[in-house]
Amino acid sequence: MSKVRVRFAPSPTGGLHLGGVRTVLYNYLFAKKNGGDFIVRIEDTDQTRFVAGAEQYIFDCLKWCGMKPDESPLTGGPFASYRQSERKESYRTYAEQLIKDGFAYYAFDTAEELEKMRNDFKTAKNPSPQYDGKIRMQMKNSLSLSADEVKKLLDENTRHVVRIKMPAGETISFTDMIHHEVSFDSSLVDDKVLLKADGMPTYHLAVVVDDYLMQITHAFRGEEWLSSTPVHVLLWKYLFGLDKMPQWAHLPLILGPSGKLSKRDGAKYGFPVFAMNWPQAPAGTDPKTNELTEGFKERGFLPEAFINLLAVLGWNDGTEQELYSMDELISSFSMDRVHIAGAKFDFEKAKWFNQEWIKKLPVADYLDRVKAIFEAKGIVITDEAHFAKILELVKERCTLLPDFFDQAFFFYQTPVTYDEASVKPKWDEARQDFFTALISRYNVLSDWSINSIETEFKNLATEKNIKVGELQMIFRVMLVGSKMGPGVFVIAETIGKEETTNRIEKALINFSQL
RNA sequence: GCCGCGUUGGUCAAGGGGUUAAGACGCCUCCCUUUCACGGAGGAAUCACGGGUUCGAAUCCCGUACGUGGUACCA
Repeated sequence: MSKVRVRFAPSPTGGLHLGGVRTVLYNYLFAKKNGGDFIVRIEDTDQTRFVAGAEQYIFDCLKWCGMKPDESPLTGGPFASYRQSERKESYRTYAEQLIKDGFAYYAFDTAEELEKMRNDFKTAKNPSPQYDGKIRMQMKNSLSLSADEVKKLLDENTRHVVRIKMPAGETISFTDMIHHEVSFDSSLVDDKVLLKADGMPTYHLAVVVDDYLMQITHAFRGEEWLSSTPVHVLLWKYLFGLDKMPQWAHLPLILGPSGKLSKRDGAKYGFPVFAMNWPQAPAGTDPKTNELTEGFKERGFLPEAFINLLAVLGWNDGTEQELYSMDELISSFSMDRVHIAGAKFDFEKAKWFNQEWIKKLPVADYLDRVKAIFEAKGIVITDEAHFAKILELVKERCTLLPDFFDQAFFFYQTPVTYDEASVKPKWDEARQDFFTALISRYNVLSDWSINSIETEFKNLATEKNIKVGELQMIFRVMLVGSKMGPGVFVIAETIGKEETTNRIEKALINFSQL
C-alpha cells in the first residue's frame, strides 16, 4: 500500500482564514501522524480574482503556524508544478477524453444566453434553474447540435466550455470519513463546467486530475464541498477508476457569532478572522474591504495557541486535555473524532488559550515580538536578559502579547501621574515622614535584594508604628503610578536602588499637594 | 424553491439505551493578595420540538422547526 499523501489547496484570492487554517491543520496532522506527505498546491485558475503575492502570503502563514509542506510550489518536489495555472495543458487532455467517451460535451452558450435561460426557466418554485439533463437539449452544445454544426463552430474557434454530462436517475454515493455514507440523486446535479473558455479547468476537473497525478490518498476539505462531491466521484469513475479515488473527509464549518464566518469585513466581529495580516483585499471586491485586515499574529497571538485553539474547535480526543503542542496533536489526532456539526468561534476562549500558552512557554520564545511592541511604543530595550526577567514577572497576567506593554511599561518609565484617589485618604504627615525616612534607609542599604528591601521597609514601619499593608499600597503607587503589577518589593528590586529612591522622592513632591 | 449536511448550558464539548448528563471558556459568590492577575473553593445554566420503538430514550426510528452549505465559465 502506498504512503499517505494529503494536500491543501488554497486559492490565492483572499486571506488564509480560520476555516482554512484548520483545514490545513487537520491535513497536516493526519499526514504527520501516518508518516505521510503533506503537500500544498495552488489553485490559481481563477484569473480574475487572483491576487499577486497571495502565494507567498499563504506560505508565510503556514510557516508561522509551524506547518511546513513537504512539497509545494515553493519547496519543489516530484510532482511539480504545484500551480494549476502551469498545468493547464494536462487538464485539456482529460477533458477531451471525457468527451470522446461520452461523459462530457462542448457547450457554446454565451454568458447572455445562459442568463436568458436562467431568466426564462425561473419560477417561484425554481428560483435558480440549472444547466442540467432537463434543459441541456434546449441549449447550444455538442449534444443538441448536429455533428456538422459542432465541427463548424469548433473550426471557427468559437468560445466554448466543456461540461460534464450528468447521468439521469443514478444514485451516487460515497463514503466520507466524517459523514460516513452520503448519497445524491444524479438528476438533481447540474452539468458542471469542467473546462472554462479560457482553457483553465474549474476546481471540479482540477482536483480530480491533480489528486490522481499527485497520488493523493486522502482529500480533506471544508463541508462547503460536500454538495459537489458527486461530480468529483463521477469524474474519478470516468477517468481513473473508483478504486484509485482518495478517501474523502468533509470538515465541519467554523461559524461566526451570528451565522457563517465571513472572510469579508473581518473587523465586524471585533476579532481577527485571518491567520496573519492580509495585505491586499481580493481584486474586484467591494473597495470597502480594501483595508488592512487584522490577523491573529498581529493581534498578539502565539502560533502555539492559535494552532491549539483551532485544533480543538471541531475535534477532541475524548480526554479532558485541552492544551496540546503540535507534537501532542500529531500523536493524539484522529479523523474519526472530528465532529460532524459546525462550531461557533468564541474569541473569549481563544484568548484563554493564548494566556495559557504565554504562561506555558519560556519568555525567550516570544521575547523578540514583545520587544518589538515596546520599541514601537518608544521604549528601547538594551538589556535583553533584564527584559526577560521583567517579562517573566508579568507573564501570568497577560492574555495577548500587547498586554506585556501595559503590564510592564512602568519598569522603564517613571510615573507621571498617580492614582491620587487611592492615596489621598491615607496620606498624612506620618506617611510622608515614613517615606522620607525610607529614602535615607534605602540609600545606605548595601544589599539591594528583595528580602532586604522588604525587611528594611517593615522594620521602619514597625519603628514608626504604622501598618505595613497600607504603606505597601502607597509605595506601589509611588513606583508604578497605579495599583497594578507584581509584588512591590520585586518591582523595587528590579528597577534598582537609585530609581526606587528617585521615584519615592518624585512622588513625595506630588503627594505634598494632596 | 430544490438538494445535501447538521442540532447536548450563552460558547466549545464528553457521553451513542439505565449516569446525580463530565470538563473547559464566559458569568456570579467566597478565599488568597491591603494592587491587578495567577491559584483555590463554590454557584447559576443544557439534551430544539412532536410522535413512535422499548420495562427504560440525550442516546434508536419518523416527522416538524431551526441553522448551515450548495444550487457560477468562484474556489
